Amino acid sequence: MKRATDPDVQLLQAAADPTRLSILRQLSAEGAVCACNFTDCCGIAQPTLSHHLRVLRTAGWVATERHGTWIYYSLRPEAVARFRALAGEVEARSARPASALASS
Amino acid sequence: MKRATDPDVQLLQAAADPTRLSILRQLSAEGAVCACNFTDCCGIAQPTLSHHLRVLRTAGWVATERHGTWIYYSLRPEAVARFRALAGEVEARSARPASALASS
DNA sequence: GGCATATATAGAGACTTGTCAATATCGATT
DNA sequence: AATCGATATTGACAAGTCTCTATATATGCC
Repeated sequence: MKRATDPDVQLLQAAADPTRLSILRQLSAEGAVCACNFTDCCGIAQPTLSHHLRVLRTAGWVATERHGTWIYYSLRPEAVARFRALAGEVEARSARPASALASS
Repeated sequence: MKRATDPDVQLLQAAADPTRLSILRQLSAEGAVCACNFTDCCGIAQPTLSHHLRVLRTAGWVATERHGTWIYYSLRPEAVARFRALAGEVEARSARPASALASS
């Protein structure tokens, strides 16, 4: 898949993986989560988890805060808002029924 | 990237490409679009466009309607609603400030 | 500094994906 | 049936992505 420059696409690409969506959902549910506590997506090796977290960081989905050896991840509100706006954008203008076809 | 079974992930994966997001945006703006009229994403070969359209079909984003030799594509409302719900889900539960950290 | 724990990075392998040229299929017209 | 235009499919290629083992880096404690 091509690396995108559009921030919207970057957000989507980062979320478009089962493991990473699971991470996002856990963050949404719990607020801030220590890297050691990502359990919903477990069954993967630590480096794999670390890699996924990096993808999310790079795309701007998450912010990190280190407490000693522990690193806490949380959702960046700007990213969430952007994602929300994107979905709204696709929805808002697609309110037209597909039967608008008939007039063409 | 791993092939996902979760419908949410499938929607995201299909949208997570610059060309395909452009297509979705055009469909959102115009309702139903003939395959021959996808212009926002042009600069790509016809087979590439066709491939992208297939990805969107397979993921459930679009419905098709043939009129003679022409095929019209439109957004499936169910997909749009699902996408919207997904964004709402991530947002709704992430309303907590990251400063909730302090209590841990 | 040595040691332990947490987590990131490097490298390799298997698999997936975007791209295009060539070709096949579909529907309409003659 | 032949021909044409629209569009899907096939096949090959290059690049990207997920996964894991091994290792490096960061922090804290003694």
